Amino acid sequence: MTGERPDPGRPRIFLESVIIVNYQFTAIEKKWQQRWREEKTFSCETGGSKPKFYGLVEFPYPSGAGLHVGHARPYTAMDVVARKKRMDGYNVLFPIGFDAFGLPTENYAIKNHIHPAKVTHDNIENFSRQLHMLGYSFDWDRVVNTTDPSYYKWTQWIFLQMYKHGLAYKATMPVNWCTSCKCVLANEEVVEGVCERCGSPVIRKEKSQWMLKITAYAQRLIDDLDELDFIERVKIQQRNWIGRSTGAEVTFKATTGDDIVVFTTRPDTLFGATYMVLSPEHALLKKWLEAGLLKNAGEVTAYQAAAASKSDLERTELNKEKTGVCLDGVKGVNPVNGKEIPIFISDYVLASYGTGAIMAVPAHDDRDWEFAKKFGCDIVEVVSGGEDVQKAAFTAKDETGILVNSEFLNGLTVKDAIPVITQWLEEKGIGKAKVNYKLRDWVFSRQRYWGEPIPMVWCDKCGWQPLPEDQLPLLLPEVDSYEPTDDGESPLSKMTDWVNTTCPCCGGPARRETDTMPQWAGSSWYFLRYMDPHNDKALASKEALQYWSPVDWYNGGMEHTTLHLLYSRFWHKFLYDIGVVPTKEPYQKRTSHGMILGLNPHSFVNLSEAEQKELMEEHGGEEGAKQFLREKYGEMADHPIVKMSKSLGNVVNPDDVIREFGADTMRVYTMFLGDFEKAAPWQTNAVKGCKRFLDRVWNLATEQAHSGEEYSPANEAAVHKAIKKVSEDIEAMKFNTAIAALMALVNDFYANGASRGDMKALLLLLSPFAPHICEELWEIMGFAAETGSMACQQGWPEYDESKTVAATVQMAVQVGGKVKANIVVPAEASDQEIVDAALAEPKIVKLADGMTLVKSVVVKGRLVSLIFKPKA
RNA sequence: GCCGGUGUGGUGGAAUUGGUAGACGCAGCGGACUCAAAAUCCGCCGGGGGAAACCCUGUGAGGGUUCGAGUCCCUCCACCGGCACCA
Repeated sequence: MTGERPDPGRPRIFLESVIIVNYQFTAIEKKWQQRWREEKTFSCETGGSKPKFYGLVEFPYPSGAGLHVGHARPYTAMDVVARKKRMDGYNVLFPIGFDAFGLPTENYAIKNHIHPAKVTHDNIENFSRQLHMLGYSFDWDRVVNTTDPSYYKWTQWIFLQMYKHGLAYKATMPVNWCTSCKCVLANEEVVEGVCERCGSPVIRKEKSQWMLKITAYAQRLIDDLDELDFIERVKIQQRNWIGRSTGAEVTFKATTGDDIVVFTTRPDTLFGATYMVLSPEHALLKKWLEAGLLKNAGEVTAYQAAAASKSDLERTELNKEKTGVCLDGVKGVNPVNGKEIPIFISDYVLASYGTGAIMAVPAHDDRDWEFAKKFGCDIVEVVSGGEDVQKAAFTAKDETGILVNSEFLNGLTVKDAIPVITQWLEEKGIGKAKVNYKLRDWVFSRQRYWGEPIPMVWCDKCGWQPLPEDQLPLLLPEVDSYEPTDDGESPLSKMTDWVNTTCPCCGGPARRETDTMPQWAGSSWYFLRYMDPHNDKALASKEALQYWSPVDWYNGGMEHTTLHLLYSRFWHKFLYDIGVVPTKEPYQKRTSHGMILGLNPHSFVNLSEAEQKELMEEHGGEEGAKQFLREKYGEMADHPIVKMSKSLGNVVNPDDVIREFGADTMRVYTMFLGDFEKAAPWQTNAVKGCKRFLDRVWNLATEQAHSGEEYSPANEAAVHKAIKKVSEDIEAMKFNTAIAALMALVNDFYANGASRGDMKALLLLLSPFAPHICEELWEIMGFAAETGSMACQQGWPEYDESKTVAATVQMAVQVGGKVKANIVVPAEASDQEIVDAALAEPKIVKLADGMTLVKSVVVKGRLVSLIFKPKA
């Protein structure tokens, strides 16, 4: 093999007398990408005798910035999995598409006066180019695009089914309003009081909105998690977000005769309820104010107004100091003891949770305690076992607390008292057991242009009417301006030709809904469309849904746990209920990748040695240099690893990496840079280590002679071990150690020489990670001609457990738990033989002088531990 | 405050789940090749002691269990992520 090579397209470069041997990755990668594309190597059919595997990655939002390394990590990982599954003999569906509706495109369109559809089209082109350049084995015949009318027809269809089943409804309520996007946001889209997307303040605004009743599925969304193979932190985060709590609803009477229903998780503390609190928005306040029952009406209305004007941010920021007003003229009555107690209004009670009213038990709730101290309310202990309740609330719910001052509950533990009091309340007809969730219904309309039109029509006579299904898709009309309006209406509202229509019910004049759907709509069911993307009769055929469901493995970002992942589980459950899809859950397995971070160029440790030296000289040592950087760049300078950002100039563009090192190197490095599940920094400096590795593979294959179709004796154990390691690591997403094992194998081959059989195994194991170079070498070494197919079409190599161990093994000998010597013994040696060999080792003989062996522990293949004691 | 996670060389990270800590890379140092550089190849590379064989020490801190602890238990510290007045 030395010297001659079959393909003249890969010349050696002669530079004076030195030979530079490098594989020409640009040409090779292009060649194979083209071939995979032309031969449709990775297209799959629905059905067949092979077992199916559906691997899914989150489809990208085609932004103008193009693909970034943050996409490459999960995509490469799932591509490795998909390629291996094919070699394992599965019929693999590994699709890609574009989640293309959304604000950034719309904003870009507004700024540059280009139609969002054009912007979307161009961005998708660019993304597709980049995805091809990385050699991903997507089925390009199944690409979906959420902005395509043939796609969003079905998004609208699902909405109509929800409407028909009472899960979509219009309601006027205070909603989150982003002051910059001029658009409402779902609760999930508000982060720390600001807009998740643009960071602008979010205020409350009364608006009529389409809502989806996700709360109807709250319990099932919790319960069904148990059967799924999701990583634990995803399950925990979803459970916390849904926020189930059990307790009781209790009806208190007001002195006006009105009922005030409160929700409590601690009905056992009812005897300690010494006051009540209503949220400032509570409906009874309006009634009492209008009836003139409140002597301090001015104070009450002023407080209500102040609470209403607060943004979410202010409300959370001000939560340290509690505020409130005591109602003058109306009191509540504690139903268990008939005592009259004061009623306050305070914004620490939320209108949107429970009943918007609470009974306050300051002795056993921190918030109530704090409020009671400030407003001088009574604090009555009803659970003993804590410290003095005048000094702090005692909130333990376990067995440490015993009920006191509570008549028939006295002497019970908290746990035992809850069912007793709940039953008592039910018998008296003043309360009942109740479950509450933090989850709210999903605010589903957006006052923007670039989204799916909501297929609803308003008729003054007939009310809201769904568009007949045969009129779908309801196309997004062309408009002159995509600018959102300041009055909070969608740009579509100005399109009178489009807005004015006839009522599907009575035929009279009617108006279309002008709000559009949120970005999360299209992504809530896209994985179903991949199963049958060109179907115009249904969102997908029954056969396709039956065959491919559920997604076997879905990898995506943690940031979608309480957004897309929860929404799509909800939609899927609904579709299951109406008989459209065959499974209760969309995804069997969910994993999550860590973020790719960047190095902070302003951090001392990331500077070159020369720069460090210079700074240390200028500023008097390391501490001085660090102090200087801190003053110049702020606290950030202390963090060597940070998020990639344009302002720091540490953003890595995949195009650049591919140009300089090739797609295979990019893929290998992306998988090698750290634990897949954890955040890890991109270190441009370290990329060349992976390039070197691939160069070594290339040189090994092309510069050395290989004979023998079997594994060579010197490498056999190493090859079997590597097959085992790489196979297991891919399944467990431990890609970094899989690559480390392949590097070690190549090092072995360099040391021992490699047979053709050895090389064949190496190329197959490496091919999911570095598919282009492996295909090329597969061809060069003649394997393609022998098998008549590509490396990616071969069976995955198998290993023999018994051959993963060498004939002899080295074992450590410990005395008193410390390693004192090493012995080499046959792999199948018995425990006794191992102990004998250890005792025969000269160093151990020396240590054992004058001692008796009292105990020995043998760990096969690892070590033998000996415990001696002095001879008596 | 609550929930989850992490802490290992100069650096990214390994460690068969209780079994020889630092695999595999990057950086660095030394050598070979070269007029030279790059590339490549070989070697060294936690700290301390020793001429060496070796010895001591070492996984955020402190205790414990064990023949044996990065891994398990208790206490504490630091950082990251999520939720946050949810009654």
